[in-house]
Amino acid sequence: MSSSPSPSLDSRSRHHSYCRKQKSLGVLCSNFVSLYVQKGAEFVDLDYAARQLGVERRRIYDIVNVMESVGVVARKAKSKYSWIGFSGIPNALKELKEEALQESFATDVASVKEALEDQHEDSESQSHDDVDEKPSKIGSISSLMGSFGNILSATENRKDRSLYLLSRNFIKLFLNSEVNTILLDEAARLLLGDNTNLSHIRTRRLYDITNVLSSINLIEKIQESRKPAFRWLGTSGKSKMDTSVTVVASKIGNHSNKRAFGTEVTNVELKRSRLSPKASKKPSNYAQLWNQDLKECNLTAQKQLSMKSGFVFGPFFPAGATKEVTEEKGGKTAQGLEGSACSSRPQYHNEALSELFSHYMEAWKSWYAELAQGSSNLQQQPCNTSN
DNA sequence: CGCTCCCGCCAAGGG
DNA sequence: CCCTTGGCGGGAGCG
Repeated sequence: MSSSPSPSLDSRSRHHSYCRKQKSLGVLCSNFVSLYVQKGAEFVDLDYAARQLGVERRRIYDIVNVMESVGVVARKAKSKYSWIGFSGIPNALKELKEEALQESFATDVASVKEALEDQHEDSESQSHDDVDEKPSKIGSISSLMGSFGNILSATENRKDRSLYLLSRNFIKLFLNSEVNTILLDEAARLLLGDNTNLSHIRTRRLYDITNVLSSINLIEKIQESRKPAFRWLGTSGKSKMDTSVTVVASKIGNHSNKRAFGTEVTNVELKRSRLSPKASKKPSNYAQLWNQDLKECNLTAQKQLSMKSGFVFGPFFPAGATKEVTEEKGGKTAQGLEGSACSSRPQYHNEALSELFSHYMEAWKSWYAELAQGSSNLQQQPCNTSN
C-alpha cells in the first residue's frame, strides 16, 4: 500500500542504490509478518504478499516454508496458507521437541561432536514417516543423527530436502540439546553432512533459514570468535539430564501452548559449551530482547510505524517482563536514532526498528487474541493463565 | 577475497 | 495440461 520496501520505482533511489539488505529474507520476513499481523488476516495470499513486499513469488515460498516449520503459518491446500501468528510457535516447538526426542536425536550437540571423533556407534535409524533409511554414506554424523540422513541422501525425494524440513531439523538441534549456541558450520555439518562440497552448496539453505528465524527472534546471529553462530532464543529445551541448564523453560515445555514464548525474565545462566567459548553475556529471552530493543529504538520506530499503519502503541510490555533489563547497553541509543530525520539514505535503520515493533506488536496481539478467545468460555480476562 | 545469500531458471507436484 | 511449489546453484554484494 504505502511504504513499499521496493528500491527503485521513484525518487527514492539515491545513487543506483540497490541495497541488498533490503531484499534479504530476514527483512522480507519481517515485513511479511507485519503485513499480516496488522490485518489480522487468517489466510496468506502469496500474490498479495509478493506484491506488497516487492519481490518475486518465489521468495514468499521461502518465507512461508520456514514460517510453517515454526507454526506461524500453516499450509491448508494448494495456494492456501493460513496465518497462525506467533501464538502458533510454542505448540510447534513443543511438537518439534517431542519429535526430536523420539527420533533419538542427539541429546547434546556437543557430545555428538565428541562422538564424532570417537566414531561412536549408536545409530538405530528411526525412520521418519515416509522414507525409512538411507543407504548412502554420510559419515559418522549421520549414524548419530538417525533420520537426518534422509535429508542428505534423498536424491529422489524432493520433499526431503525442503527448506521446511531443514528448518525443523535445524531447530531440533537446539531443542534437544543443552547447548543454545551452534556454529553455522556445526549445524551444516550435522544437518547436511560432513563430507563433500555438496554440503557446502546446501549451506546456502541454512542461511536462508537462519535469516527468517532470526527475524522472528527465535534465534540470534552472533559471532563466535570468527565464525558465525546462532543462539537459540526461543524456549530452551531443558535437557533431561542437566537441569541447571539454560534459560527460562517456561510453561511452553510442559504446558500447553498458551501464551507465547518466554514471558518471564529469569536471570538464567546461559549454559555454554565448547562450541561457544565466549557465548553468554546477558540473559536473553524474548521478553528481554524485545524490551531492550524497544527501549533502544522506540522513538524512531514508533514514529515510523504509526505513520505507516496508524496503529497506536500502548505502554505495554510482554507480561512478566522486567523493567530493569536495559542498562548494560548504555549508549547504544544514539546509533538507533541516528540520521532519521530527512537525511539521504538510512532507510533501513528505521525499517529494522519498525520491524522489531511489528514483531512485538504481533506477539502482543497474539497473546491477547488468544486470551480473549480462550477466555471466551471462561468469561475471564486475566492476564495470566494459572501458572 | 571469502563469506553471504539474492535471484530466477526450470523441474517436480498436484489439481 | 497448466499452475503452483520450491530445489538449486550462478554469481553479485558486502565486510
